[in-house]
Amino acid sequence: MDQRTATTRLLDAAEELFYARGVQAVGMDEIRAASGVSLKRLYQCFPSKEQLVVGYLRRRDERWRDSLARSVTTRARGAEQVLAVFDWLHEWFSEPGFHGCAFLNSFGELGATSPAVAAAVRDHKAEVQRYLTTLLTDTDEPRTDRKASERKALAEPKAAAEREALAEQLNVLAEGAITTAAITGTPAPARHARAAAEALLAHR
Amino acid sequence: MDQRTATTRLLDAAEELFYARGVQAVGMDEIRAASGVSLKRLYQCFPSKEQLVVGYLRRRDERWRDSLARSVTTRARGAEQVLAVFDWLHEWFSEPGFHGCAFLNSFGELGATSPAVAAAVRDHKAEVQRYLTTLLTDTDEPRTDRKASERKALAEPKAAAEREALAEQLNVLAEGAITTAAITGTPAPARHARAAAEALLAHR
DNA sequence: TAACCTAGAGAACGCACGTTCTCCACGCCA
DNA sequence: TGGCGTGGAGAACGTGCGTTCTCTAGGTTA
Repeated sequence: MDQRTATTRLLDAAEELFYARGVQAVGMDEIRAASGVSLKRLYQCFPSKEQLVVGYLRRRDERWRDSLARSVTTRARGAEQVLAVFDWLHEWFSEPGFHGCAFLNSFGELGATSPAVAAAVRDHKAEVQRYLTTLLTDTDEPRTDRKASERKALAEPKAAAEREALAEQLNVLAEGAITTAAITGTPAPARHARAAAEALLAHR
Repeated sequence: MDQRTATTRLLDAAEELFYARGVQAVGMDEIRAASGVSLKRLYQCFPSKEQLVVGYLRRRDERWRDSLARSVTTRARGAEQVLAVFDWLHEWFSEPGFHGCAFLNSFGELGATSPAVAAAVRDHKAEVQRYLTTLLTDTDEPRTDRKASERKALAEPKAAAEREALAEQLNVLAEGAITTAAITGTPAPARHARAAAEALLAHR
């Protein structure tokens, strides 16, 4: 088996096991068994468990945000897109294997001891925040491309600051919905967060 | 040293160490050293590490909610009380030793493997939710005692349901503020959540 | 005073797990 | 065909840690 497919299989196994049961509860030997990759190759691809965890988080970040963005753009236009984020969250919470935010879980497990993991989590959350800001910008300028939006934002610093503030509030709502759903085990927090977002958008 | 003071010292040491560095990163021997309690006595008070963790969470729950309630009632009256929750959060986030929500951290570490820990976390979150609902009820009926409020709530099921929905939204905001503050390391999410809460209260 | 119970200190045990090492089989090149 | 390098399987190693055991000292009671 070559290095490329080994890496893919390892990340697949890592994602499935780490997300379902937690990082510390899964040993490297179990990753090996689930992936079908030899231990020697495993340590060639990822010289330590920490690096495997970081790899798992980085790839999950890409896929997670891809899935969100795809769902939002195909499902809604304009101001509705922000609300579509919470609809997507509700679907995610309703999936059988939902176990909360992989990044928060990993942060709770390793954030205090592993700076690399903490950085991966921070990066993910920053990207989500950026995405929400983008959605609001596109909402305000539905007919312009990204470049034009940024020019406009520069020209109107006050509006940009307000968008940024709103994006922060939406981010807090999304974050809270994820953790509350994880702990209570129900998808309802997505609905509550959506209702709150709706109110914030309506009355800003 | 008698059992009572031993238990207190153990919980003190456990809270300090577990909260600062995580449960898994702290060994029982370190708890023993920090508390000055012998290992034998430790296992008399808490027959397993899991039970020590649960004890730590239960006592922290009491203290945390006491501190919140005390701050809210001394600082504000009526509708302002809900916003005072977020002011208290901001102060908490600004403390030097802030490391996020002890319950979420423990849930991320042990929730998947320890039902007892998961239950303690769920109980804490449910209590907070209840507290927020209480605040909203007292807000609407500032001059009546609890019993009267409940009678009123029964008589007006629609209003009670709306209060409950609002409480859920506030809960999501608080939860999101805590996790975002923990990951970004800044107290700003408390301000964002407060602004959102203000908007929700104003336009309901 | 002598037997006995308790408590503390710390060694010891067992296990899990991250990481490395050893051995062997298989394919490639002279 | 015969050496040789690569890769896989799994044993082995070291360590950390939850838990238990042992030994000793001191206090209490008959």
